[in-house]
Amino acid sequence: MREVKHSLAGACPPPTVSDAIILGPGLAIHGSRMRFGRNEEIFGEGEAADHICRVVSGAVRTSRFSSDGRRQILAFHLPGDVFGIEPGGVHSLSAEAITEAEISLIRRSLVETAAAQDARAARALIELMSRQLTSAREHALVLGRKGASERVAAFLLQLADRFRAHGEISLPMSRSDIADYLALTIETVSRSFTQMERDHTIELPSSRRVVVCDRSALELLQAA
Amino acid sequence: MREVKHSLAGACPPPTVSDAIILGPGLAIHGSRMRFGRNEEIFGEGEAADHICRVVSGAVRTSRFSSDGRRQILAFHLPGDVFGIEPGGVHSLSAEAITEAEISLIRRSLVETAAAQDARAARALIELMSRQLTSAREHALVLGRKGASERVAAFLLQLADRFRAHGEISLPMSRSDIADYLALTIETVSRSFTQMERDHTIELPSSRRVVVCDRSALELLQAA
DNA sequence: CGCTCGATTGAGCCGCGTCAAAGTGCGTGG
DNA sequence: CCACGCACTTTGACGCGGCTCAATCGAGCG
Repeated sequence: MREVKHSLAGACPPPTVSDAIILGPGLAIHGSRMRFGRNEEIFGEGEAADHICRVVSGAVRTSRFSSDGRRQILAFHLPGDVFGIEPGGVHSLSAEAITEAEISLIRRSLVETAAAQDARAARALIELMSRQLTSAREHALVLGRKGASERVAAFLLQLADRFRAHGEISLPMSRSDIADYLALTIETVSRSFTQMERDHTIELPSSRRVVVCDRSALELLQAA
Repeated sequence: MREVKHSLAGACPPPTVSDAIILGPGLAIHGSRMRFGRNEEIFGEGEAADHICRVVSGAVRTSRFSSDGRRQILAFHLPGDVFGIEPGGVHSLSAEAITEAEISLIRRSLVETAAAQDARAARALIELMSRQLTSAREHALVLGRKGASERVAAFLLQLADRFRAHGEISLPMSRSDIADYLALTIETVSRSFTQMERDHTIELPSSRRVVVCDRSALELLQAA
């Protein structure tokens, strides 16, 4: 729909989004690139949010903990995705690297002055948040209204679209991450995978690699 | 935190938010006020979103339908709340009046030009969306990580805070609305209410009126 | 080769959904 | 004013899907 969208939403991991640019057509803000190791925290709930983050390579999860300590993963972020926008200045969720990851960190103050001075930058920010809002709502719909295998199917379809991978998807996240994203247990996720494999809907060359054999079956399953 | 916030987030229904103003400190956009009857559709999924809406009086629900036809209510909107912001121009959810409601409709184009010309307006929009994003995430956490009675407790606390009603809350929505918001059945919602009444946590003078007797018990229950 | 961590598989249980039947409040018309 | 009807709510009995607990399997790595 718009130049920004391509570089932010649809992204293909293997040829890593190599640039550290964030907003608008003419207008680019460079951030400082940082590396994070597996499971390393990028920021935590309650911390000051003076940076906005963009995935350059690798994968990131953002999560919150319920009062009884259970983790809910709210989103996975792949190369090109932006996360950690907090106009209030305090992070309301935490972010960790799932795999070794390169993150470009842009000072919030820079983004804010850019948004204040350039209408296109403000517009880009608004669209970014709008997209996050849409996927948060979709997520709520999945958690509220779908059964276990439907959730897993929805997850796989979503991932297949984001990696524009023909055929094989290599999952950056563990079963535990998937379970905490879909609000299931690892056992249930595992059983759903196995069942789909039995039905020849997917193949599992290894636990982290998924081949979608029958996309329409997945779509049917997702609807349920 | 900011003048806008007070008029948009915390609102007290009885003295209805009588104004049709929307953004910023100096900057106000007037909308045309419209009345909607019980269960009347304000806008539907897929329709063109050329207006942004603000509740003047009454209550509104926004919802989406899962592919198998089950409804998920994403949010309730009370006087002062803004809903229906869609930068993409198409509504990704539908909105209906829960009770007789007055809604002020502001042309999207006006808001967009305001946001393009005035940085404060853009900022206000961004904060509005940020707040919606935060509550969508909170909702996902509740749906993903809480049991039935914990969900109901969370719902009651949330509502008690939004109506700054001392003691009694009068629910604008039916059990069916509550169930579709919390992703439960009406039976389970009803049972949770009854159980809380037995525990002297709440009282139910009528099915639409709730008195919170023991707030800390609710908070404890919510955490679970 | 063996250790460790993640994934899979199985058995049993429990919370919530489903189905069914009263019960309650409110508006309408006699 | 009361009788009736309808929509909503409550309550009960029962079944099932997904969680829990536990054992086994498999892959990466020292």
